[in-house]
Amino acid sequence: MNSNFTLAVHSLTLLSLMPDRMSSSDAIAESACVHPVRIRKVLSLLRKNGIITSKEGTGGGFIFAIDPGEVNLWEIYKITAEGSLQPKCPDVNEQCLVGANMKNVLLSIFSDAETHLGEFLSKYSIEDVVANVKQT
Amino acid sequence: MNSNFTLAVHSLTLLSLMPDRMSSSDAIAESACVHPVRIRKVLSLLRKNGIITSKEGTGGGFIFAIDPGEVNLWEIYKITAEGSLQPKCPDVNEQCLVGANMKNVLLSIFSDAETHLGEFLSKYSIEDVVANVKQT
DNA sequence: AATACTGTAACATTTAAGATTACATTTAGT
DNA sequence: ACTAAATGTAATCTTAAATGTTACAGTATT
Repeated sequence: MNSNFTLAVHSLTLLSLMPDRMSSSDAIAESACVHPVRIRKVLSLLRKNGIITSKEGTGGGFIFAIDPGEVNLWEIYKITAEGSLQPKCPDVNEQCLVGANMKNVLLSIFSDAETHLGEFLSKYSIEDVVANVKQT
Repeated sequence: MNSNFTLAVHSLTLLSLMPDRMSSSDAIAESACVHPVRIRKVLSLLRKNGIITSKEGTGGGFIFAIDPGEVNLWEIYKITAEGSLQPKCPDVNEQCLVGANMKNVLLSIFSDAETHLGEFLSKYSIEDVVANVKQT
């Protein structure tokens, strides 16, 4: 899985610790040690999905649009990393019985597996993550 | 996930269709459309884990060491792709409460998730995959 | 001895991820 | 109205990971 998921969770965790003011991509980027543009890209996805809002201009930034307890890790996974459980199936020799069908068989199995993963990740909200981070 | 898992399953499926003679890396590579050296590398892992045996020299190649009904997808996943569910956690600013603990929190959650994935993938043997491939 | 394989290391190439630059746009403050 | 501080996004560059290729030593079969 690429790091967009981690970046999204990291950013949301920071935002939930700053519930009453906007955080800039620069500030978030500094905590996550990545380029601010990447933060803006990832948070742009979250914004389009209604999880956060953003404001341009002086004093602008990002802030939660809903209760952090209402957002779970599965939603974030779907937005930032869907399909990354799926194994890569390179092109194969279609002449061959195995080649011709392997992709479909694995796709079907891992599609089910991702559904299970979803049930598991749905149990963790951003609030839970915040609690865990604080507790350590 | 990289394609080693898919290549391993592909190869084992071919081998289970050829239970009474050895298959060469060249033959498998042709079906999977990859370089024979890659097949040898992946199958080398399976050999070290006792799933197949190999023989060098004329007439050599690869063959199942055990019953294809005894090998499940989780074992193959562990050998070829373990940890690939884990989201990437780039280095972070340790000065920051969130940065310092995010990695551990996510690691713990996804470690559990991988256990669940294991239970799911354990239900599918290579024999099941072969049956599915044939059926299509 | 010749041929056909595996095993593995070294190197080259390609692809994907991520960083950086650039700039248009928006907003707030003076 | 002007300036400064922010997002939005496209384009490009760089780096890292995946994959392909070559090379060759070792082994078994004929």
